[in-house]
Amino acid sequence: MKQKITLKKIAKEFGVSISTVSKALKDSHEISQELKNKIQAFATYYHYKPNSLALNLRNQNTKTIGVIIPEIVHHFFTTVITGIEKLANDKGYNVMICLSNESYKKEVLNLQMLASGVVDGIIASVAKETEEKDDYRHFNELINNGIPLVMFDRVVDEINCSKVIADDKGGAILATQQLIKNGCKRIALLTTPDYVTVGNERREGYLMALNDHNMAVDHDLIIKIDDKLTIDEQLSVLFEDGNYPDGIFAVNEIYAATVMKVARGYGYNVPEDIEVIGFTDGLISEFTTPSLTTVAQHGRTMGRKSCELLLDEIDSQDTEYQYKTNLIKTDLTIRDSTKKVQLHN
Amino acid sequence: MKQKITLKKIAKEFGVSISTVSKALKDSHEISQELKNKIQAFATYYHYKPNSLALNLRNQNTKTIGVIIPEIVHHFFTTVITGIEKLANDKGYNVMICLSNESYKKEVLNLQMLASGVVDGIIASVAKETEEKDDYRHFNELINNGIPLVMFDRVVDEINCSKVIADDKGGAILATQQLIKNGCKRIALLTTPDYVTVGNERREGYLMALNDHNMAVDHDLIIKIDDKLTIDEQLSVLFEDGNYPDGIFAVNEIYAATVMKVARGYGYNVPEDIEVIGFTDGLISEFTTPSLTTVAQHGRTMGRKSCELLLDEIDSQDTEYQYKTNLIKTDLTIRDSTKKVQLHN
DNA sequence: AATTTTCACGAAAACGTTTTCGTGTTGATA
DNA sequence: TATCAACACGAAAACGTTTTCGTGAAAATT
Repeated sequence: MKQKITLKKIAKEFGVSISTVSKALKDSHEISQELKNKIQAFATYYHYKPNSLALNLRNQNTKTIGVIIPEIVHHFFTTVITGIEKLANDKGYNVMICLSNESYKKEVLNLQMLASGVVDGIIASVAKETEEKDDYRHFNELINNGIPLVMFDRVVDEINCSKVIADDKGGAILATQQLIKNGCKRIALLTTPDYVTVGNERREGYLMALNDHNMAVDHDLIIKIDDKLTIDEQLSVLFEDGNYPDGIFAVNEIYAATVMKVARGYGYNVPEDIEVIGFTDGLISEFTTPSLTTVAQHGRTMGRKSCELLLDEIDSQDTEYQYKTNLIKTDLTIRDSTKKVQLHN
Repeated sequence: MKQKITLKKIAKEFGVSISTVSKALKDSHEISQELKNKIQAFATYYHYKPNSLALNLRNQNTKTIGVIIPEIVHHFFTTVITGIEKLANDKGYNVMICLSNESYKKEVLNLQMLASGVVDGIIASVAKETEEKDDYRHFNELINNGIPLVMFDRVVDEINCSKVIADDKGGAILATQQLIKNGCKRIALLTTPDYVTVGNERREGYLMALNDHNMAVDHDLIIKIDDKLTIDEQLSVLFEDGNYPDGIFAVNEIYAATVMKVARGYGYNVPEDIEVIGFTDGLISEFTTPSLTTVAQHGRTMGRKSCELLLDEIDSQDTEYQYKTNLIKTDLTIRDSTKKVQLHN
């Protein structure tokens, strides 16, 4: 294959030293105009590009930030990435995206790989398996090595770093309140297993909203979905005995869309018989029938903010950096799976 | 901030040379067991990790492949990435993902950045704007610089490199045939502007299938959607005069899902009055009502194959490499937006 | 006692770059 | 004519590794 063109090769070509070539390409005044012209022309012709590795090694920075996400086929994460990418590029940084695939082991590997000098800082959302194991030493090690870290969405309280989280609890309260306001009496919650932190936050919001309105909690109406089993079957229990819920709050889009299908299978109509609200991390909501009312998470904003905090920390090296936690507000996008409220005035 | 630990620092700590430390950490027989033990313990304690930049510079490879995609919020691209990632990781490579955001300029920038030594090879799908400009010099420059390149999905014929494409034409033929088989007489095509190559392939398949069955082409039934305008309005023309199509083939999922909504707005039922087939690049299809029959693209397979070809080329440096083009077959996923065919036997 | 091996380590080059600090040759100045 | 500045370039260090090739001392062999 063609060998890459380097300063050394150009130097040999012109019988001058490497330093001279380097200076000539930077249009240094130390080099005669004549020689500069020749060298520059030559370099342009052969598409000379300084080797990034060498530059990074010398400058001790890579102008690259690493992002670790659990799953890339989740729309929510891709919107976050979009937000990160935009700001990073504007600031002259590149983005390296790694997937943990919800695996603890891959997360550790990715972290080690990124920590070995290839990035100036890392933005991460922790894998489910890691949450389950409750082992975060690899993150602490990162911080001990002086590599700036920002966690987003699925964050870990014990870790001392900047964080960006969606207002999950607030969103859940909004959603539940909306259902209550619309007259729902039996409100179900479709959530994740306990170890998923964001699921917990949302459940708490749900409970708080019920409590605020003096509504009793019916534990039969709280379904913790196990992703390893089929979702449909786990949802069926809600409708089997006829004592069905009249409102459903699902902690994500898939659960919400699925429960609508299941409910329809049992002969119930949305929103007439049952109102449904989901938590957005995708674009399914718009295309279901009826379209889904959801809590919007603003992934792009989260990404932008995460990147902002990270670059802040990178820029403020040597000084002791004060970690920040940022709460991104959530709000309700009303569509057709909830009843329109009557306006009183 | 804490300084990173290096061979030099360890060497100073023990009053030995850098080479000794390097060898000790590699458990070389040249170093006494006693010294090795001490150095290794020290290194482990301080989480020593060899600096990747230095290693890459020395080894003249980075064990990283770059991927350039136009948009990350497209489910199709994320499935491709998943496929690439999987194989790459299995082979000990990391993946660096860059977004062109469909912009020519960003594509050029990304390419230059990746070409400057940070990756061993590149997998790319070209941006729409690039297709529109029809300017591919940046890709050729890459190849001239000896950097292995594989293009997937949106490929460029003129460029001399390995390619992986979905059998777009075949998929379109399958879909159109299915509609014909189900008895549709007026089959509409929802497609993209002409400069989108995959759209062209699919249109050709549509035309071929019609032709094979001696059906005339009605150009009023071919709608080229302009993404800058609202999709709904552009689709309405199909239904306004009452002479509506009884079959619709859409080149992507969004168009298909949207046209079902619009048709329903005009009082038509799917699949009774109108049958619809889309081209998959997402997970919307499962959740629409009715669920969408689609042509499956097998993004993961495309990703895996792209990666395979790239690694092949990387491994076969110096020898003259024979570029390959790989066609990934597409097939029909039957759901509820098409009628069930009667089985004769 | 003289020679050869083994042992345990160091020096230096190489990867590609930038930058500081020489240094030899001009031409101008005192 | 001696001194000095300007000019145009080179040498070398530095970033952090790995690896080849020495090399001095101790141990083993004749």
